[in-house]
Amino acid sequence: MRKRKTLVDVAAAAGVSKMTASRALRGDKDVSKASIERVRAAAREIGYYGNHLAASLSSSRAELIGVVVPALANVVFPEVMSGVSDALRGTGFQPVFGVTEYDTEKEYEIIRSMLSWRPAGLIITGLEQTEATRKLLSGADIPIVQTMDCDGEPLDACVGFSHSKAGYDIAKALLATGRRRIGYAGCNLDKDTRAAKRRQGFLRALADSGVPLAGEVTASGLSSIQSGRKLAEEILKRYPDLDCIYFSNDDLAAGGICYCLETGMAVPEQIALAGFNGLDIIEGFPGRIATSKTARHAIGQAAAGIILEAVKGNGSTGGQRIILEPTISLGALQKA
Amino acid sequence: MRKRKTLVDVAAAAGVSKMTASRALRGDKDVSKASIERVRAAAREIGYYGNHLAASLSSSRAELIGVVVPALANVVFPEVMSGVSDALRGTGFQPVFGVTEYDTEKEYEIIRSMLSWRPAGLIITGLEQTEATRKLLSGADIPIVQTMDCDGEPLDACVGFSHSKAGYDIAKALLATGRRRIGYAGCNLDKDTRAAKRRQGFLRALADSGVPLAGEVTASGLSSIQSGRKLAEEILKRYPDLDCIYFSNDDLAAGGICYCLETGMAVPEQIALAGFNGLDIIEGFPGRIATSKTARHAIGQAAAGIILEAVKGNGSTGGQRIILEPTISLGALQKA
DNA sequence: TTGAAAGCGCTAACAC
DNA sequence: GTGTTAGCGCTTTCAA
Repeated sequence: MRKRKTLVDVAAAAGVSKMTASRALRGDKDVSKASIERVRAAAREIGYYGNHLAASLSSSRAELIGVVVPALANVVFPEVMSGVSDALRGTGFQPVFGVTEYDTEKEYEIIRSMLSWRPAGLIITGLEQTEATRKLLSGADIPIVQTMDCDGEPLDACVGFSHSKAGYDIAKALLATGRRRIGYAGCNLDKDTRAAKRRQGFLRALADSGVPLAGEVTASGLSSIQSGRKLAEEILKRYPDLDCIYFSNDDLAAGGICYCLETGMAVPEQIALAGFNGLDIIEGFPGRIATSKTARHAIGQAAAGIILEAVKGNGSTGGQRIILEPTISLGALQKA
Repeated sequence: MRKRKTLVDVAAAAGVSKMTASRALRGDKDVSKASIERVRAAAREIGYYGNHLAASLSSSRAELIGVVVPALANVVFPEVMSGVSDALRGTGFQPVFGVTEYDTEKEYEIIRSMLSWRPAGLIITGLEQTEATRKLLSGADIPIVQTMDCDGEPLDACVGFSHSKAGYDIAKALLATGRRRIGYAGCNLDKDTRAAKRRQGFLRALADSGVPLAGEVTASGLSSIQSGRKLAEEILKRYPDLDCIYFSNDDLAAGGICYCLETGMAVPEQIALAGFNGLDIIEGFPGRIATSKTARHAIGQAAAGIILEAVKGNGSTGGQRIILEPTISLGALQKA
């Protein structure tokens, strides 16, 4: 096909200089109305759509924002991305994404690769990065927002909540309903540091209350409804007297309730189930599963907002920390 | 912070010219082993990580691949993205994403904005774009893959399957189990053209078999488990004699089964439910919901593969069409 | 095998 | 208000 249109083509078509065309297209002030109109018209006519590469190189700032998540299979992260995408809409910034698969080495490579696009900012998941990654990030000199977690020292800004506290709080809430034979079922705890933090908080609350953990099963690999079923089956076979199970998240809890209902157990009367996140799937079983509702979309929006603000301001996030605490939903558990 | 490292810094540190450094870093042949090692070492030492912006501008091809999806709230699309991300891992290409919210005007703007990053290729969802968008795309002169659908004329390459056929086939399968009082419940049919195509195929199969549609309810807005509950409630109140409901997707079907189980209906003995996609959530109710399992991850992988192939080859996808047909899973329905 | 020169398409900074 | 001059940091081309 014919050569791609450049600013020079627009300028020629509009009968002005390249520079005036550039200014008119970007909405710079100090351009006459007449020029603006002619340039815009010319651009539209010849089907010009700019070259961010050249613009970014020239102005040494790209309107690209990197978003790094551990996985896309867990709906939580697409929801964060969705929040980012919403906040970025209409700003001219474009999100670039990378998936680490909960692997810190991959995370390093992805971040490194993203940085070479000279993004305006980076949104990454969690507070735990390798030393090399932290060095890379702090040398990048762009706003960084760590999301989902605030149990630790952020590199720059962060938006999230304390998973440790979330685990602690739900344990206390479950204890307050009278449950005493409480088990724990979790997945991917070696890699998912946030799930591990919730577990820690959960166990601490039990200990604080003098209630021993009545049983525990864990598995490796990503959480899913199927793994939840399996873990529920396993824990209930090994510890049949449980009156409550805390799952590391809602996917597992959903699998758990399916198993329990199928085997004729009354949920939550006979066995209380609790998960984490407040996913849509929980609404399929209204009131039956306790959970901590997290604000994933809002976290994504807030993270993008911080970057936007920094970019438009002095380039610094000011080390902002936004805490969006989950809200506990006990549903029918509290009456039982 | 100190000025960012450039190729000149690396060259200086390695005692070679900028050009040799560039070649060494990119693994060009015709560079001496000695130079390669010195340059690599120098780069590592000073913490150099390149500038894709400059490289892309200079070589007029960016290692960026645009991925445009209608929504992130529907797990199907993150799964496609996940497939893309997997296929791109280690190739140096980075995915950029955009969300259209099923809005063709937004789609146009997003694609336009993406094109100005001069991506190596574009992966977009579906076959229905506005005339303006199609013009934009065909003028872009890069490989384009349309995903998820193949009912229509692709712009370039496409990876997907016929939704119309998928709807037709599941209807035939349900009819074969003996169901005759079949209802349809759907969401977002005005915007989700693929769901609408499935419905069309479904209705056509019923008509072909001389079985009238026994009832229909629809709603606007994105599908979710909650909307599935509501639709199930509505359709069963209006048409209590149904022996089967086909939902526009699995999210709705999952909401439907929750409603049915809660109200004490036997699934699938009393009422058969069918969805679409084969989501993980269906596994929570093993065998109880019929569905067509779609290969989202594989579709994403294949789409990215086509682009990669085209970029490494002559720049053309050759108008490839990859059909990944869904497989029907009837579970316990077939025995009922 | 290496290097020097010439851009890629745009914008910042300064004239006019 | 508009144009001119220099780059941004790399790669392509061509010469050595």
